[in-house]
Amino acid sequence: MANSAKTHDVRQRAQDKRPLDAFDRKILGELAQEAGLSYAELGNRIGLSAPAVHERVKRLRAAGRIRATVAVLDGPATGKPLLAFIHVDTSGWGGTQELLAFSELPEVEEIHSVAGDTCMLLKVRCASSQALEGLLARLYDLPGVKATRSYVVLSSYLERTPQAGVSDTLEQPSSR
Amino acid sequence: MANSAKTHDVRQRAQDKRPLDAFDRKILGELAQEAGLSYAELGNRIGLSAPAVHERVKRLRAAGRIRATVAVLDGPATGKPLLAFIHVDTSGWGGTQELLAFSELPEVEEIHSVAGDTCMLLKVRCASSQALEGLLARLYDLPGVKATRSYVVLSSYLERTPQAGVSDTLEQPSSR
DNA sequence: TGAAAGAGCGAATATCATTCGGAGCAAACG
DNA sequence: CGTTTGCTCCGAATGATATTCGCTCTTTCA
Repeated sequence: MANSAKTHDVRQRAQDKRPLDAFDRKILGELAQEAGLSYAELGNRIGLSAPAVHERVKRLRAAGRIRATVAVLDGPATGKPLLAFIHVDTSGWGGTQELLAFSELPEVEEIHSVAGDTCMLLKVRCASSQALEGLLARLYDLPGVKATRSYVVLSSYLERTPQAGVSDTLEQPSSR
Repeated sequence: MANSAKTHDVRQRAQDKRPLDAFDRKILGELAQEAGLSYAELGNRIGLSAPAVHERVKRLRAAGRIRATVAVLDGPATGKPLLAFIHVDTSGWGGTQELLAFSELPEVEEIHSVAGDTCMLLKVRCASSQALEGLLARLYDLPGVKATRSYVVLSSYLERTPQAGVSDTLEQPSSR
């Protein structure tokens, strides 16, 4: 009963759908900060009724704009006080795919391939410097891994998930 | 009526409290993956009753082990398809504190000070390469910013919040 | 050995999510 | 220019779930 539109069923995919109106942005902004708000509360923060908000949230979910709602754990308080970024240089293209196996480790939070003077970039959080050393050792076990550079985080001033807002002033040519 | 323990009120701070038993780890593991589970469901996944789980979650929250529960937004689907890491080199110590003002920008997701061949490390997500350029321009406006190196993410293979688990095998000396 | 604190459970209650029917509104259509 | 269609909102009703309460069991410490 949901997909009642039989006008061709063009399958409007997440990206090319409606471009997010002001209400949606406000909803995303609030939920990115604090999911677990009641729909009623969320409703009168942005000026809508509870069912309306519920409908929109359900849509945002289905469209993939909200990927998940998760509990954000504290690294130190859960036994992993050491945060680090690791740049991995590989010779040729080998080793790139083998790196994905590291997704299994709970210490590894991010794996990106990047453009720049390095190939892959990892974000890891581990229990101790010994654990970090062990992780690096495993990295060098991979074929094709030529070098790594580690950036150990001394202090995190800001750490959050993607935000809803967009600064339009950044698109301006230049203010100087 | 909550803080009824008047035995010195030693203020057991988040870190030095009880060291997380197996139930707590399982709870954190599930919630880091999917908050918004019902306590009943969460309960029989880990083998506890709903009120017991509720009690524990409340405690984990209060202890700061769960920092927040948030909706994870999709970058591209919310208008910011370009992810990048920026290394910032500053001359002297200046510019380090001024960088914190960038927390205001919704494009900036992380700001760390790191040990290594650079000073500060930013994770940013923006709408376009023009927006990234504008952001870099603002960085160079800061006094003391000497150089930046940007690593534009081509593909993200893994991106998640801190996980509950700890690999004990990493602490071993070396398997080779 | 006994008292006290802590943590679990089942049942009861309060809160909230979710559904339903109807109304307002805009764009497409005759 | 009027009508139709589709969309999204709202208020009320329903069902599910969070939260509380009283009790029991186990452990700890005197």
